[in-house]
Amino acid sequence: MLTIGQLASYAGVTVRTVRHYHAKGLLPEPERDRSGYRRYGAAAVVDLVRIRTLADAGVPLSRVRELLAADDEEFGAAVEDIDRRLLAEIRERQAHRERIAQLAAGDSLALPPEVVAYVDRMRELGFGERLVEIERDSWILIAAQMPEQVGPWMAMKQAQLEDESLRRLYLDVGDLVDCGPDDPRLPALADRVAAFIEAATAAAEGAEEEHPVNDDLVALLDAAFVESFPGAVRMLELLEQRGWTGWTNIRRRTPAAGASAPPAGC
Amino acid sequence: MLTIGQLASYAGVTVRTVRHYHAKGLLPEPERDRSGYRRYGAAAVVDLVRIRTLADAGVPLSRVRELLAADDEEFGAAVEDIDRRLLAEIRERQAHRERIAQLAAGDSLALPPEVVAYVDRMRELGFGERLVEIERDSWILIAAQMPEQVGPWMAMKQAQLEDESLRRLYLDVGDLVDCGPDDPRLPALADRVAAFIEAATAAAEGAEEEHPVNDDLVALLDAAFVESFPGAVRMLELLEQRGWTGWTNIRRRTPAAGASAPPAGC
DNA sequence: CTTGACCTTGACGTCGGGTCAGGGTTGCAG
DNA sequence: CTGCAACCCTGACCCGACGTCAAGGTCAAG
Repeated sequence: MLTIGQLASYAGVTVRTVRHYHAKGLLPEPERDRSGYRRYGAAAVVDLVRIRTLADAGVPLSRVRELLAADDEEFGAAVEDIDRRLLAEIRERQAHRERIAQLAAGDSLALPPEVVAYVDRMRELGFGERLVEIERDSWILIAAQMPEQVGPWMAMKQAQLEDESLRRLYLDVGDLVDCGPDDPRLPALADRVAAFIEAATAAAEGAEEEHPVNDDLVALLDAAFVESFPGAVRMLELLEQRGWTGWTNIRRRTPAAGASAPPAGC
Repeated sequence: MLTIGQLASYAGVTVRTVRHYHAKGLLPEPERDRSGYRRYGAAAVVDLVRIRTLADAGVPLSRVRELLAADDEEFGAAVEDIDRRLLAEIRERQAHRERIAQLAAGDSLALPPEVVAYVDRMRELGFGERLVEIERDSWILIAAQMPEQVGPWMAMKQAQLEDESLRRLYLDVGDLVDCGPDDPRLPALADRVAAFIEAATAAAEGAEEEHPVNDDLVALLDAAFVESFPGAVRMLELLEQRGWTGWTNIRRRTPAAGASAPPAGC
């Protein structure tokens, strides 16, 4: 007669595993000797090896019992089922590998390549690191919410970056990072932003909404803007005085205005 | 300001997940409003998306924190590490798929093809189903303990099965399944077994031990023999009287005997 | 007799959350 | 004003397949 340790060693498992199978009802509890030790016969080794054979093939223990008792047809169906699960798990891991390889290649995390190129270009053009990070975070939010919109929207932003006068405006807006709510530069900056939006709106006259942006996302991006720039609230007030409301998706303050401007910045 | 539900929805996760990340220290606990609700800013959405990006790439949560804070070099090393783990898990699943496909094809479980052929041949030759199952279980034990020995040993057994007189002996030994300890057929059967072993031992004179079988395995197989056949104990006694001891690896009873016989049966 | 290796039961930890239970809060409609 | 639904809170248990103590009893050898 075998002790639990001998049984386990014959089957190449741990003692704990054998007891686990007892608790799960996979392996019947054997007789005990007078001191309470479990005593097994050779048949238990066969049972245990059979269980391990299935378990080693990736069969969940909860299904092992049915498989041990199954006829050929049931067995085949169960095997097919388990194979599907294994295949799904493999594919999941493969997708994980691809994603993590992309992460290792990109700037920070989870950004599509266009965005990486964009923030790199910002650095080249002398935008401050803090500003670049804020911009990047905004694009993380956008990519999480509307990944399919990132491409076209990004193309527009990249073009704007290459426009010299617009770039100077952006660089100055970037100084909002440093300036408090009462900074004397703010009113003039608001004037320039308003003038640009005015022109952009006129140019887009009659055109359809280019980027149908979710209102929730716009609100979130505006909130991010306010959180990141100490002067942002003041800037929004100044724009409000000049007839504009919002930031990410800036619009005329009058409710009658139907046309909307393209997003101004993030 | 966002509630936990809004935050979760922006990041595409459940509320429970956000709280889980708080508990794990991955995401800082935000301020509470006067009724105890958590209130988040837009930055929390960015943090959460970053965490999910890593988690979705298969990074264990326990490593997410270090990766979020890692520089490029550390990040690359960690990614490599995680990729290795993913690859190992994929290979594990692939091995599982192969094994389970083999199981679906074979007789019962986990037997190498030679053994499947052997037990099929036994059925063809008229061995009783009970006996065949006992034989198969014995081979499960052998294959679990010494898989590399199964091939050569099996070849010998298959040859024995095709020897007419030997086959008759086997068939009669198989009747042990039915006969009790006092069955009148037993002494004559013991004589025949002893005669065969005598001849086999003489033929193998001077030859080296063909199959170096683990003593523990022999004991286990003998135990399985005794458990399966009610007349087995008596048979062993009768063989003992005739100068032989054991069954699986039967040997002369005298301790001086150096030569050993090939395994007689299972 | 001691020592160390074995056995017993019981309970907690792993990983990433899902799913109650039991109660308080908010916001909107009637 | 009052429902009511939808949200929020904490705390707790659940899954799988065991690993890992803890605290104590048993066995074989020196």
